[in-house]
Amino acid sequence: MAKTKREILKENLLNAAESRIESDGLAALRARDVTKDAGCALGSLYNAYEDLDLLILAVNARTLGRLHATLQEAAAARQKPEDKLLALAMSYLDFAADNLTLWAALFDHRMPSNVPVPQWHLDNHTQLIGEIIGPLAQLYPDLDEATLTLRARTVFAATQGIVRLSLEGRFVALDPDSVRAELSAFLRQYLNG
Amino acid sequence: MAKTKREILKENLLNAAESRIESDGLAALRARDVTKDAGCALGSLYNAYEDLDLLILAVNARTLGRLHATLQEAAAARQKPEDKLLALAMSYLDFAADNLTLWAALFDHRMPSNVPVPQWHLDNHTQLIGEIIGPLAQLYPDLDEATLTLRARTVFAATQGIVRLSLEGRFVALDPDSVRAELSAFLRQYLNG
DNA sequence: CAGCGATACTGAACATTGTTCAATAAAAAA
DNA sequence: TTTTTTATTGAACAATGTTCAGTATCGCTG
Repeated sequence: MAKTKREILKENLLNAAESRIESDGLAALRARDVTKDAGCALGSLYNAYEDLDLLILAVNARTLGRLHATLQEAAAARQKPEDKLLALAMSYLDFAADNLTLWAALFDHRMPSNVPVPQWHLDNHTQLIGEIIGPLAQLYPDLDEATLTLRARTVFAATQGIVRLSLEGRFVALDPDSVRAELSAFLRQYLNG
Repeated sequence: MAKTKREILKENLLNAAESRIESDGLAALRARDVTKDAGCALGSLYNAYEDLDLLILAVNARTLGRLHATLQEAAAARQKPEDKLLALAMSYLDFAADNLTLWAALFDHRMPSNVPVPQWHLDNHTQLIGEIIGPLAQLYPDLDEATLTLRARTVFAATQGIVRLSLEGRFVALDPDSVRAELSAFLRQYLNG
């Protein structure tokens, strides 16, 4: 299973971009920096990937993959659906805190207008929401699948909002323990209602 | 109370920028477009405002002001704290839907790294959270002020997450009625817990 | 292995930005 | 009116994503 040179180039660029985003954030990513790090010419980026946006999406796909695996582990380690949901939220928070810039890139990145997000990237997100549907279905056996999907997205969105406002640190800085406590208490109260 | 020429110029630029963001979104805002619309030279923008970011912050401040007034009205029209909180969330959703691009600009805009957000802009956000603290304090009289502030931010963040994921329409498009129903049901269940 | 067509790579050049600043115009002061 | 101060202008600059004609490399065929 030898890799073609093109595949090696794509991987080098992907690693370089990931590394740059990790250390300096998405906003500081430059085509010239990435190609220099990857040891190729500026123009080669456009040989390997359609453009810089698609390279960023590739980084995001990798991040989403790691996140998904982390969440699956967390949920699998619990039995009761409430515990699964809480574990999902907590490990989501931990992942975001431990991978701050890469996680932020997932949501900060915008496609140029009128360019749609590729389907495979949408599917990545659907898989993530899927992790919530399982425990939610156990908790609310009467809900049909469409409602469950909607509900899972809502719960995810609320969690995401809490994690994001905290870690973004744009308006206020917040110590990690408080965030954990708030998120945990918030979800418990919701699941209790 | 005659306005100085400088004040008139600032207002023209502010109106032009607001209008551009409203119709095309923050990402499409260009210094050259704004100055052309405002009827001044490119360089004059940097006479009136420190740079483009500060002009955007001025637009955001205006949007936050309108949002704040809308929320105050909504809360004032209810008696019971639960009703106030629900009304706040619903009118927040409505405002976001009715002012999509201007509302999105509030959260999409980023200061260049290492440049702090001005204090007056932080205060604007604090005022917004303040609207939630009142009803929340009625609902949970035992909580001290620090906890209430934290709690208010958490509730705001959750609401914001739900509204944002829905209206962003990045991963899935969602009809407005479903969003309203989801947000309302979500908060009711939380307040019930 | 030689030759040749296809493919990949290169980096200089281009277009689009935000920002600056020397020159000019306008206003204020003398 | 003359002089000084202030405001405005838009050409020039630097940074950046993207393109593409030229060059090198690769892969196949005889």
